[in-house]
Amino acid sequence: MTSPLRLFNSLTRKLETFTPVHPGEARVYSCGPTVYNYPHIGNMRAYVFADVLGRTLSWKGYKLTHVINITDVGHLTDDADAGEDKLERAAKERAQSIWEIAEHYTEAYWADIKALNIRQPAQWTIATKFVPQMLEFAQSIAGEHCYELDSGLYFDVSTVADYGRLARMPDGLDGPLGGESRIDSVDGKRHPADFAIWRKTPPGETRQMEWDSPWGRGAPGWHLECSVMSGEVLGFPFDIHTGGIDHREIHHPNEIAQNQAFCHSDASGANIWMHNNFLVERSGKMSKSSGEFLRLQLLIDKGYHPLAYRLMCLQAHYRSELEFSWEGLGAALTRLKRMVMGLTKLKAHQGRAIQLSRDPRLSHQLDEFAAAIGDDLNTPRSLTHLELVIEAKTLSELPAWERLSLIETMDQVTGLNLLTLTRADLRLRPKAASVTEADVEAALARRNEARAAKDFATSDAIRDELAAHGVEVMDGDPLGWEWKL
RNA sequence: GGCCCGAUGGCGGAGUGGUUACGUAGAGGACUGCAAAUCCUCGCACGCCGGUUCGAUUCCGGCUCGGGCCUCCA
Repeated sequence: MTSPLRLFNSLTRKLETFTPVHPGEARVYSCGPTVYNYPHIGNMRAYVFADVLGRTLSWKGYKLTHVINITDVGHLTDDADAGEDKLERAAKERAQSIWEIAEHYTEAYWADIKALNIRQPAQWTIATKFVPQMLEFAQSIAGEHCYELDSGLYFDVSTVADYGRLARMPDGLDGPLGGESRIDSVDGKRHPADFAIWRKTPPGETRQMEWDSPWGRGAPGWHLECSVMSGEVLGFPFDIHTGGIDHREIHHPNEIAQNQAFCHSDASGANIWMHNNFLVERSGKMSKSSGEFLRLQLLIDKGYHPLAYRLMCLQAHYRSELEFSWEGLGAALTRLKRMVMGLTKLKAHQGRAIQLSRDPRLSHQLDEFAAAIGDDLNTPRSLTHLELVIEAKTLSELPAWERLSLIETMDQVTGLNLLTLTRADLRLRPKAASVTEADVEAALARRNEARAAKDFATSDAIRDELAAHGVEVMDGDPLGWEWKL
């Protein structure tokens, strides 16, 4: 664990050795969900990634302060920086208050976080609880960096150095964003890239979520939230800011511009900006608006353990796109199952921990594991070493407890819960299943009687019947049977 | 229109200037009344065309194809 931690910084597009702002500490801010709908599994990849980052920092011995925000102030639904916001619309459609909507989806998100064994951050920052701080922040930059229009207060991106450098906007304001954009612009904006700091409620309208401000009643612009919450809780500059790769182009450049204005500095506010790539599906981009969208509960309802999804994420590097398919998820579940079975065998021979010497072959696997993780969180590579410790024949003579303790150490990073997970835990009843576990056990008991009597016609008939209900009989397996997925 | 990224075996996915992970699927074997599960063993790939090089999947250029972003999005 002495190997260095190198992370890819989107700002420089290079690998950089992690050097904390405050010695011995790591302060991380992760852009969280907008809670106007259920998160889909693509969304959750970002938090699995942030979790692995956090676990790695803890593992390396840094005192971690991780913050994830909950955006419960709606974002906009249309092109311009005006119009209805998503939360308001969802509330209208479901005839509930906007606060109820936000609470419901926040709870759903937290349930997914828990199911994926994502550690609780030091703080969940709820956007609506930071409105006074947002107003303070906005006032402090308004004079020098903003201008007011009928629709709100806007940030003038030409007032800060190197606007858009995170996104690699080619020529700054003279580039496409400055000239030939497809996007309809709000009338009066000085530059197309200018963005709202405060959105005024249109005259004659009333919204469920609105606050008084020096620029009239309204709501904060969504870029403002993250600048305020990250700075407020972690202090500028903090170490790492994470988010989905889509944020690299607009949201984070805007956040950086605000941070620069607020700090009277050209620095971005965070030393390292990290972006995870998308989970993609062949049929197109995962969308919250197209049909039955893939959320974690759907995987669970189909009988896949949520940690199989976590393993699927870990099998790819966070900066690579990951292709989602049910086959791929099934492959991850099988892999997880075999790991757990291997560990069950080790536990059976665990014995007592006698001494703390570590065999060089095990140390080597740990070094390789740490090197992979230290190499910009290369989880796919790290998994191969974790697996070797579980099942390599060359290590079979080593004491089981020693191997188990090493797995425990490694799993602090991977977070697969390998030491407590059992084979039976991984057998989830699909929602569509037409029989219960008790039914299955009863049928198996009858079948075993028939087998004992060598009445194979009857025993095979029972097996066929179970197969028709999606149950696979496995005589040579301690678990006895499994749901077919 | 602009910017960016990718192309590895059936699928997923690492990595490397020369011996190319790993998972899963598949094949063979063990086990089994049979099957499944499990275990053992084994195939199978680096988009196309040039260039650099003793040697390129890996570096450079071009091409083709695919994707992302430019509007809310992880």
